[in-house]
Amino acid sequence: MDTRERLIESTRELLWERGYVGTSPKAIQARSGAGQGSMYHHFRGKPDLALAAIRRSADELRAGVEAVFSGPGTVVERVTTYLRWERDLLRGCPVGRLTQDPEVMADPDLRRPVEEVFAWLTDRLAGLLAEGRADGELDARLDPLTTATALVSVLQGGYVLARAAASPDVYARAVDGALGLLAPAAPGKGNR
Amino acid sequence: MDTRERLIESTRELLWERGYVGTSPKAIQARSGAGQGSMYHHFRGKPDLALAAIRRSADELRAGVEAVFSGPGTVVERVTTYLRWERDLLRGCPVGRLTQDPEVMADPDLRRPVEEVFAWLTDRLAGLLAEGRADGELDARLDPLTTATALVSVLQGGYVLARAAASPDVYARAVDGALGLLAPAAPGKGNR
DNA sequence: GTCTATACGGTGATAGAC
DNA sequence: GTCTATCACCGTATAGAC
Repeated sequence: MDTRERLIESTRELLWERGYVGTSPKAIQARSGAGQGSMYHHFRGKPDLALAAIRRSADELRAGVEAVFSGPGTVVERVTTYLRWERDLLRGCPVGRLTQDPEVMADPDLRRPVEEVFAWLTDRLAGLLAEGRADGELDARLDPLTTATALVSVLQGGYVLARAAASPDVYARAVDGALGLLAPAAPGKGNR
Repeated sequence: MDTRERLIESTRELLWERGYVGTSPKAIQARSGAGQGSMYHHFRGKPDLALAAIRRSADELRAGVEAVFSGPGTVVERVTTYLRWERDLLRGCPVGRLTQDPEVMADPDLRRPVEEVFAWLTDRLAGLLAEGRADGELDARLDPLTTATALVSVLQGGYVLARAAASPDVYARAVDGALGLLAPAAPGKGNR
């Protein structure tokens, strides 16, 4: 991995752990093993480097979700896989985390990838739910868009509660509760 | 409002807007109108002042929720009021926000009020849902604890999505989706 | 209680040598 | 491409006068 790459990956980790406001160029240099001069050679400054890191995290999130949503299984199965698939629960969501950062939200360039990926995700999930509804798999009374928004929120909020409790179990409970609401009648569908 | 009080209130606002990592003593002094010496007279330092601010925010959250949950109305009505009651959507939750702050989570003293209030909230809501289930108002298959965890998550995650989209409507959609899942058959219950 | 002075390390860069 | 030097300001205090 070359220096530029190490800088981006180190920045991604630090943004995840500490946010933009809590991440200094010095910390990035220390973690990546790059010197001061190297960092400013490859990037114009902290915002420029953060933009590269944020874009990559957003792209990765999108690709991971798309792989699950376009995979095999019924709609409920795919949604279940998506909700249960998240790892690193106590570290939170690398993209959702950025919404709490005042400087990311204040900078249109840094903000855009965050905004776009959540808009895409909600829409993509709504499409999946609409499919399930058309198939008769889901209750016809469910509105795809609002239900999708609620499910993505459960995921993001589950991270918050898991961190508050310092326990991944809380995330699992949030997801179980959501799946119980989504498919109350589903017997033995892995709905623990 | 005396100086000590203004220091606490200013710190609460700044923790809300910028988190602990993003809030400097200097910014607190500027917002509160207190001088350097004043701040260190009333508090031992930034962590001490932050602790007072966090405790107060947690207490306020608890009191507000309790007022709604112990108020009049059916269980679904009270849950609906709670979920729709949140204001300042784009500012996020003053307590939930702190779960994203590495230094708050790393300090047991600062962390405790956050942990406790979410544990209390989830439990309190689970009790309310159990009541609704016993009354026959809610589906008997709903598990109170996991459902309560999911609902609190929708709220916290709704803030995240609303901030990502810079639009309170997204929060409203998340809540509508959750309420649609909770009481799918409820006709004309304000379930827009 | 509040003020000013002082301190030491960190932040976010720029300049120029190698 | 990477290194070291330098910089002006900020972060988080402590000390002591008023």
